[in-house]
Amino acid sequence: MPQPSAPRKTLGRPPRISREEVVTTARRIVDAEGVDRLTMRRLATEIGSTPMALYHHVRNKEELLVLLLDDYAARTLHRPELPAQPRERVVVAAAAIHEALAACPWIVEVLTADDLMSTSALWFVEQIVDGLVGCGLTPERAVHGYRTIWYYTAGEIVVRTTAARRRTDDDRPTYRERVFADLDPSEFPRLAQLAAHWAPLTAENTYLDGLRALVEGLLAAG
Amino acid sequence: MPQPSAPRKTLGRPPRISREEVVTTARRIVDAEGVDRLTMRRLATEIGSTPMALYHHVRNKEELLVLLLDDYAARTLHRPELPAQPRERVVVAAAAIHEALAACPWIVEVLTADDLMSTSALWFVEQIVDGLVGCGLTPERAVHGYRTIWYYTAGEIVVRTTAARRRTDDDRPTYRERVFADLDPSEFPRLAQLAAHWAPLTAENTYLDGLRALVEGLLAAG
DNA sequence: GTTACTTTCTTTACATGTATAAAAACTCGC
DNA sequence: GCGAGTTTTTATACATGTAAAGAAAGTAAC
Repeated sequence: MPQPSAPRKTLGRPPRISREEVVTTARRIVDAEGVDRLTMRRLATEIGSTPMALYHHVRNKEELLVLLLDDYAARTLHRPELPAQPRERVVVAAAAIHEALAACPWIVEVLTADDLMSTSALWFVEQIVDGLVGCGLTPERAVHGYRTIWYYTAGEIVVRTTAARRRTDDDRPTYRERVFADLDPSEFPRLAQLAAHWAPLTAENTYLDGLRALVEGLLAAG
Repeated sequence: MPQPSAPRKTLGRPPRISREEVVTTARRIVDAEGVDRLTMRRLATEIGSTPMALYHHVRNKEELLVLLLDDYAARTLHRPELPAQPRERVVVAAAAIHEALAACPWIVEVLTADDLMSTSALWFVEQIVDGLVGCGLTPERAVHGYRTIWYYTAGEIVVRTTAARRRTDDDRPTYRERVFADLDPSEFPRLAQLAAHWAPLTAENTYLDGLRALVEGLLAAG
């Protein structure tokens, strides 16, 4: 019995703000002015409270960002039609996650979280693991395969977006450019040969090709 | 002629500290007390200068960390004997980079740099690209292949080390644990089935397996 | 009511990276 | 030697995340 005798109000000082309000307001700020403008003070005044009050609803700023990512995923990560063939299901599910995350580059600092374990992403994880099992992998290998895909996906996004960020707030020659500039062709023939093409080549988006290769390799090994 | 007539001393106020001194001192601090203890103020006093003076030798703290990584790579990333077979050469070269970086987890914030373009890593990049070409890929596909490998490698390290870091400075139940706790087995049968094994499975180090799968897939595609 | 206890909120304070402006220390042309 | 120009160093200041302490606002037992 859910104790109807004791309506038992909550103890302690009643909260004036809620975790949800914190997240919602944070989202508004980020949507309107970008993640750089999201500071704890700004958020607090926007919400009509004090910075430290937020810390009763959110462990720290990083957790707030994780919650924002969750919120974002819940709103935009809709379950697509997946192919029946398990192998293609894996590819399409992974690509869907990648696409959603790539469109939302401010989460880079969060992306490095353990797995992508937002509740809304769970379905995709299930599809990937199940697809791998459907291709003949043992469940254990399927989990490993999922993680390998996740490493690749997270790495691609993190590397690409921080590279892009660096390029915007700084137009001095890249470290890479300097390295390529004084390259000894006799010691590094391939790199010297490719030097001129390196930048355009790395600018290409080859996530999907890499993903297909990775999945193919995972299945061949299993 | 290197103008011997004009010994041409450098203009302006002579520097009291050098970039090299900055990096060396920073390295000493990091080695002795960890990267968390490396602050610009601490570094300045250690060096007998002021915080802002450092900024004439280093663009900002991030660049300092990149330089530290370079320095680290130059000291520890020795060129191993590589197999003659190009495909194994790729695997061994990538694994060598991974091993060196994984042993030095504080560089995570730097790792997200564009490519791994430390001068000392160049040789490995050359080996990987050349190995892929040796397996029959076009130079363009080899570059893409290298980048795919790099995404996977960087992602693995970043995800793993930040997960580990999070675990040390916090022993509350993980987000993941909570997610797995209330998992609907009818909606997510695979994940529910694997829930108990998830943590040990993800704790396993499967970098090399994933790498081999990835290389195999890249070659099959090319 | 009064006291004890609990939770939330506020105040104050600190460490950190770094922007900005000014001072200091030098060379060069005269 | 002197002013102009250049580079490095210093002083000061600010924004940010968040720790620590305690005040505020409620419930429960008496």
